Amino acid sequence: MIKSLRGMNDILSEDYERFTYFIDTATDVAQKYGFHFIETPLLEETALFKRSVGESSDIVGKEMYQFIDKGENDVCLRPEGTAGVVRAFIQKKLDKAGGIHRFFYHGPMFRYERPQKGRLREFHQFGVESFGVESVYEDATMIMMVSDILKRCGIGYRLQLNSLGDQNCMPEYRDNLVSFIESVEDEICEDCKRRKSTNPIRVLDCKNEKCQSLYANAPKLINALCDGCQSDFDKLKKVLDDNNIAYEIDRNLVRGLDYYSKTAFEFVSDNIGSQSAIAGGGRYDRLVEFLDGRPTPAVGFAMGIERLLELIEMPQHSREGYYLGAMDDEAVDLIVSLTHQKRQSDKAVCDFKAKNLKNHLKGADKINARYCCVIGTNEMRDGTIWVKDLQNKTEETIKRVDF
RNA sequence: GUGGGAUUAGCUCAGCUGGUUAGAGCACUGGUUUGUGGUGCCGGGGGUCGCGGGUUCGAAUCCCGUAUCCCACCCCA
Repeated sequence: MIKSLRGMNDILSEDYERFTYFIDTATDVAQKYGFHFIETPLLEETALFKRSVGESSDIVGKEMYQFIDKGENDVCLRPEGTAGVVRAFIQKKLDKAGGIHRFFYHGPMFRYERPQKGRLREFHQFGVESFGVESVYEDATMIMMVSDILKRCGIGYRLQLNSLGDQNCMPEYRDNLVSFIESVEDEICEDCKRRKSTNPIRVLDCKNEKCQSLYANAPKLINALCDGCQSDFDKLKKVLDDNNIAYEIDRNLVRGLDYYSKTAFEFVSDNIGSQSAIAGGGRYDRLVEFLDGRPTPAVGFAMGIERLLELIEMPQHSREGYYLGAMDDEAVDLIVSLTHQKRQSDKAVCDFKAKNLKNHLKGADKINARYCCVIGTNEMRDGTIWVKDLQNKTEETIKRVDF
């Protein structure tokens, strides 16, 4: 038997219902916020991700499905959504057009990782990107949108918030931190030694106790933010407070993608295991410029759909549509025709085998139909059809021409 | 990528220290004194015990390899 590739799933039945319910709900919320749908290719030039997500990140460094295509192009399956949207934004010259452009998207992403619950090699994200708005109100709006989507789906969460600083304060802080790490390098764990060069801020949330005690005296980002970053961060907190969105400050929250600056946030769930991040995002004011566009402030987020699936509270669906069945073989043709006719306006399913009434009622109940409609010898003779409303438990025999 | 656990019917699992035709519940399907369901009763189909080797008279059971899933790390959505 040929099986799907490792870490790649089929989505069907109940999962598919949940999946589409989430997309529909999130789409509705995004549209209420004034965002427009954008679809970008699954396959992009590898350089796009190297330049945006960053070569030092794990995503680009070791998780990309990368290959040379028949035209000798170095391409890869997209590992995340932002880079493609930014590329499209620039390619369509919207950076030069100016103004505000707000997009949402959803689709598959690919990362060559070791699979685990909530971590697939092909997974799906719903994401949003906003271009041209510098105001921190837009950052707050992103968070409100995630909050609204999760609320509509009945999903509880914790929101973690941080500011990563901008090009005025982050490089200096980073340098200070690296020199601090070098001063204690002999005593820290192997992971931290590696992090020093890949993502130095990560050392601060190392789980090793010895490392933690050494880092007690490390420079703190909270003290290093420049005035602009600090006041934006304070403003963001106030807006969230005003709108009753609870958050916790996590000074160690670092996004693994290189393009983020200033606001960084992550929504986590305590109910889905160790892969607990259900949404993450932040501001990336420099990315458009990095990809050869005119400097444009931007902010966005992405949600991991598979991780949300089991958390979604689905609305109860009530009985719907018609079930038709015959009690005599002679009535089957009639049932098929009536079903075809009924389908022009309603959901209708029929059974091709003649059965007794009890079995038809069972069949109608099994597919959660609202009406069970049966033709037996009496109805055949009289030109009628027996119809029972399975919800109200009422029944009547009506003329077939009125059915 | 590192370490650990699991893998038996469509699903959830039982099967003790190797011993005759591998079980249960649910699901599916047929019937139910021949017109009333979701909640009765009786029956039926369905498993080369993940795959490949090995040990043994004999392996679902022990050993090795391999694949996949799960857990932790890592990372992230």
